[in-house]
Amino acid sequence: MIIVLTGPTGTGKSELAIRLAKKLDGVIVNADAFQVYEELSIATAKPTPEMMMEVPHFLFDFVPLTSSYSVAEYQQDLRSAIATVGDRPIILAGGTGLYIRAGLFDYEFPEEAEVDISQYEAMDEESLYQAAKRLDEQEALTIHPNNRVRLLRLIKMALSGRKKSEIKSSQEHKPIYDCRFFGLQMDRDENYSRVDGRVEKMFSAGLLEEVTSLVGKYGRTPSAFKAIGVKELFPYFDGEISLAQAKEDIKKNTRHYVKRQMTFFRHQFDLTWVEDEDDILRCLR
RNA sequence: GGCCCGAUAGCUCAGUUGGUAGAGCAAGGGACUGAAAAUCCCUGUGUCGGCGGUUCGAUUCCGCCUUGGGCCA
Repeated sequence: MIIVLTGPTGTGKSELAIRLAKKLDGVIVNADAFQVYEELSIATAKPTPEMMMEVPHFLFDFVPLTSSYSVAEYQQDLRSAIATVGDRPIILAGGTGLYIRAGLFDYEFPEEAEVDISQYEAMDEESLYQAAKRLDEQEALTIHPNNRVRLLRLIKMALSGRKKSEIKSSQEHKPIYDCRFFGLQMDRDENYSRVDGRVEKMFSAGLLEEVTSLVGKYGRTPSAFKAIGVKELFPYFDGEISLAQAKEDIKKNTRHYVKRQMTFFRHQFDLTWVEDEDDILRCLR
């Protein structure tokens, strides 16, 4: 059985997952898009090595920082991990809703052909949208014309030979595993003030030193550096804003993220909202 | 004590030649199938500091008051 434990950032999922895993003799599998990377630890609020020793943790801290990783690879990795774990209860803990859905539901990511989409990337909004409609109208109509990222994705898939709309319509949009979905609930104001506190803690734990050192090693290009807590420091490094401002930006972007996560959870999952591990245990009985 | 400049949305401010007002940010809502901590969309009623006066009508003009800042004594 897979127990999904999600919820907005800063609510204490990692700690709760450990307590729950101990009570169930289960293991923890990561469902966070950034905690998969090596080295970036303070910025992603990764569980500490001590925490990871308490119960088995999977899919944390294993992707080289400079690689690009995506939901398709995560789906494979998660499914392998599930197979490896066998019969022990799995607590799938993390806040990346898309990764949870793609891993557990019948999403399909076919092998990609090598296609050059640079001519599409150069298009203005209107031409890009029209081009997308020509290639896969059904899917294009579900995307806002300004959303270039998703339009380009649609185009790439259509040119690779599998229209996204075709893939979607062949799916049942249901989990392929025995799953229970839980969301860690918290009052929005309290969530926000915990986020503020967590950002302060990250700084006193050495966030600035961590990021400075990693940027020294790898430059600024790794896509993992889009992480909140990293990207906001770049303008500070360039002397454009103060450190205090960068810190405020991190808090603000984290709040925005919490809000987006909540929208996703509310509409993309049928979650049971809980406040602690005992609520979950009660639901499982 | 005198003079000058402010007081408008949670914040910073714009504006109304008199017909009760709008930007950015914040905040809220939403979309989401290979960047997802990403990308994108939608949402602006607020005693226009207070009390009077002029006016058909005042946030706008006038007076007084309160309050913040500056300058002069």
